[in-house]
Amino acid sequence: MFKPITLKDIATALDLSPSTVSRALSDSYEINTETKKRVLDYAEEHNYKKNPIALSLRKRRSYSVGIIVCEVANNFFSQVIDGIESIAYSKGYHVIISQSHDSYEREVVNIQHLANRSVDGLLVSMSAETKDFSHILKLHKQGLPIVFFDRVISAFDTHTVTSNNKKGTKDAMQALIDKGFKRIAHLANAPHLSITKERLEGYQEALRVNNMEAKDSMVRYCHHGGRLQQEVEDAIKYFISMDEKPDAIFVASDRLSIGCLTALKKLSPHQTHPAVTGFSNSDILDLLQPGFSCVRQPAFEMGRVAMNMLVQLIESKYPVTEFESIVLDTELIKQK
Amino acid sequence: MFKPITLKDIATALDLSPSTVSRALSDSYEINTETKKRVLDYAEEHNYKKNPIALSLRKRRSYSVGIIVCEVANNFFSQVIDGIESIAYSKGYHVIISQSHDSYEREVVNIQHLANRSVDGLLVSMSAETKDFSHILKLHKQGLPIVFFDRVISAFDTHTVTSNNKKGTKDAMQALIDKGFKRIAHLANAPHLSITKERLEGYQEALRVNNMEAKDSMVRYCHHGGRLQQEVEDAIKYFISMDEKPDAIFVASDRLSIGCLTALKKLSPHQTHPAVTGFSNSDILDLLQPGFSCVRQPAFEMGRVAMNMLVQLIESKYPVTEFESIVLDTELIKQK
DNA sequence: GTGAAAGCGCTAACAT
DNA sequence: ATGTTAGCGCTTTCAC
Repeated sequence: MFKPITLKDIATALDLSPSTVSRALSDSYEINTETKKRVLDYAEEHNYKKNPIALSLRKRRSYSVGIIVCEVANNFFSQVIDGIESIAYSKGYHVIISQSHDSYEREVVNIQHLANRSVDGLLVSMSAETKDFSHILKLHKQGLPIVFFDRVISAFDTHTVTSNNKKGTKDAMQALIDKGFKRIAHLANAPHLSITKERLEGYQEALRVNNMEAKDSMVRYCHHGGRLQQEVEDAIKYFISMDEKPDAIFVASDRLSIGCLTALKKLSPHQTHPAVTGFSNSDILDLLQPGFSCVRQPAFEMGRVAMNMLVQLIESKYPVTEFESIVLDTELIKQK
Repeated sequence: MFKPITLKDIATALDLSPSTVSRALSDSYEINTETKKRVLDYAEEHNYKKNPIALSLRKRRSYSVGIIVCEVANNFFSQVIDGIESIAYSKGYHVIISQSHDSYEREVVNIQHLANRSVDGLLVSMSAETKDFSHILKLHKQGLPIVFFDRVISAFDTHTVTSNNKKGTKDAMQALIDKGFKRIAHLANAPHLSITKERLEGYQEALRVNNMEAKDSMVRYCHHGGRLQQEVEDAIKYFISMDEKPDAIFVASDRLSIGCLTALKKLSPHQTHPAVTGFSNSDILDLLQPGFSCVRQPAFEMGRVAMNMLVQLIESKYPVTEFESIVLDTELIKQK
C-alpha cells in the first residue's frame, strides 16, 4: 500500500535510462528538449515526486533543520518559528520542532534525537535549566551547523541573533519611572540565561541613570523560567511582604507575567497590586493590565534572520570561521 | 565534515561482514554471543547510531508522523502535541508539526509537503476554512494512515478522537443558567467545523431543557476561527447593540475568548460587560474573568489516544477496515 | 554462525 | 544526447 511511482518506473515506461530521466527532471542542459518534455509530462501526469529519503541518502543532506525551544505554546517562540518556517519553505528546507520545556534533560535528549535524524543544522534557544553545554559543543565540533537565537551561549563561536535586551529593558524601565513609579522590582528568569543577564543590566542601568538605587533585594530569579508556579509564587510572596513593597514589577518574560499575575491574585486577592509590566509578545497582557507599556521582541524577524544564517552555514562550500552576532531592536508598546 | 561512523566501518574495524554487524546490532539470535558483544561494545564506544535515512529507504518507512493543527501557540493544541510526542518518542517515532493558521491553502500545501516527506501517517485537525476535503481524501485513498482529532470530518472513515463537545457545552451552560443568567449568547467558530456543530447543539439543548428559547439571533459565527479580529469585533458589536443585550456569552474557543474580551474592552471600555465563558485550556481566562466556569478539554490525553491509534494503523499487517471514534469527557472548571 | 550479493530510489562520474 | 555503473547506509535473502 502507498507505493509511489519512482524514477525507474518513468525510465521503463518511456524506454529511457534512469540517468536520462534523472537529468531531465533536474532540467540538465545536456538533455534533448524533446526528451525532457516527454519525461516532464509523464512525471506531471503521474504525479511523480522525487523520494526525499533517497535524495537525502544520496546527497548526505536531509534538507531539514531542527529547532529547539523551551515551548511552542508561547507567543514569542511561536512567532520565531513562523519566521523560521517562512524562510525554510522558500529555500526548500523542512523544519522539525522540538521542545525542551526548559528541562536540561529533555534538551539533551531532543538535540541528540535531532542530530540522529540527520538534520542539516540546528536552531537553538537554550533551556533555562542548562548549565552544561557539552552535548551541543560536541555536535558543533563534529561540524554540525548551529545558530543560536534569543537565549545564546558563548561556549563556542557561531552565528547568533538576539534582541537588544538591555536597551529594551532600559526603555521600558524609563517609561515606568517617568510615570512616577519609585520602587520597581525585577522578576527575572533563570540566572544563567543570556537574556536574564542582559535584561538585569538594563534594569540596573535604568535605575542608575535616574539616581535610583539598584538593590539586589528587589530582584528575584525564577530558576525554572516560571515552569514551576511555586517559584513564581515564592518570589511574589517575598515582594509583597517586604517592608517597602515595590509599586511596580518589571517581569522578564510572558510566561513569568502570567505566573506573576496568577500569584498576585491568589496571594492578595483584594488589595491593589503593584503594576506589572515587562517583556511580552502576546496581546493578552494588555487585556490584563491596561495602561502599561511592554517590550515587544521582533520575533518573526528573529526567526527569519536565524534561518538565513543557518542556511548560509549549511550551504557554505568552505568551513565558516567568521561569525556574526546580529542584535535586533525591540519595540516599546505604550498604551494610552 | 560531520561524517558519522557507519555500520561498514564497524565491520572493517572488527574484521566482520556488514551483515554480521547488522544482525549483531539488531540482536539477532543467530549471532554468537561473543561476536555480538564485540560489535555492541565497539558501537557503544564509538557512539555509533544507525543512519535513520538509510533505514527509511530500506524499510520504506520513515518512522515519522506529521501533525497538522491550526496553530501551536494555542494551549489546547500545544497540549495535544505534548500528548502525541509522549507516545511518539516511546514508540520510536518522530513528529513533524505544521500549522495551517486556519487557512485552507496552507493546509493543502502543508499536507502535501508532509506526504512528500514520506511521513508514515498523519494526525489531522482540520482548518476552520476548509470545506473541500479532496486533498486529504486523495492521500487516504493512496493508503496513507490518517487519524483525525478534535476537528474531524466524515468525508471518509478512519479513527477519530474528539471531546464530548455537546455534553461539555451543556454542563457549562447549565452552570451559567444556575447562576441566574437569562440571555446567553453563543460566539461560535467556523460553521462547518465538527466542533462548532456539536457545541452549538449543546448550547441549544441546554436552553431547551431549561425552557429557555434558543434563538438564532443569539448565535454568531467566526468563519476564520477568530484569526481576523474584525469578525470577532463585528459579532460583539452585534451582541452589545441588541435590544435585549445578552448577559453572558458562551465562547467556543480560547482564541475567540481573547478576541471577544479584546473587542468588549475596545467597544465599550467603561461599561459592565456580559459574562464571558466557554471552552478553554488556558489558565489565562481565569485571570481575566474570575468567578466563571469554563470547559477544559483533555488535550494531552487526546494526543496520546490519537497517536496510539495512528501507530496501530501504521503497524497493522492488514489493511484496517474497522475504525474507532473515541470521545473523551471534558471537565467543567468551576471557580469559587 | 557468518558472508556475499542484491536492492531500497536516487545521482554522478565515466563512458559512448 | 544518452547509457552504464557504482554507491549513499542499511537489511535480508540465499548460500556455506
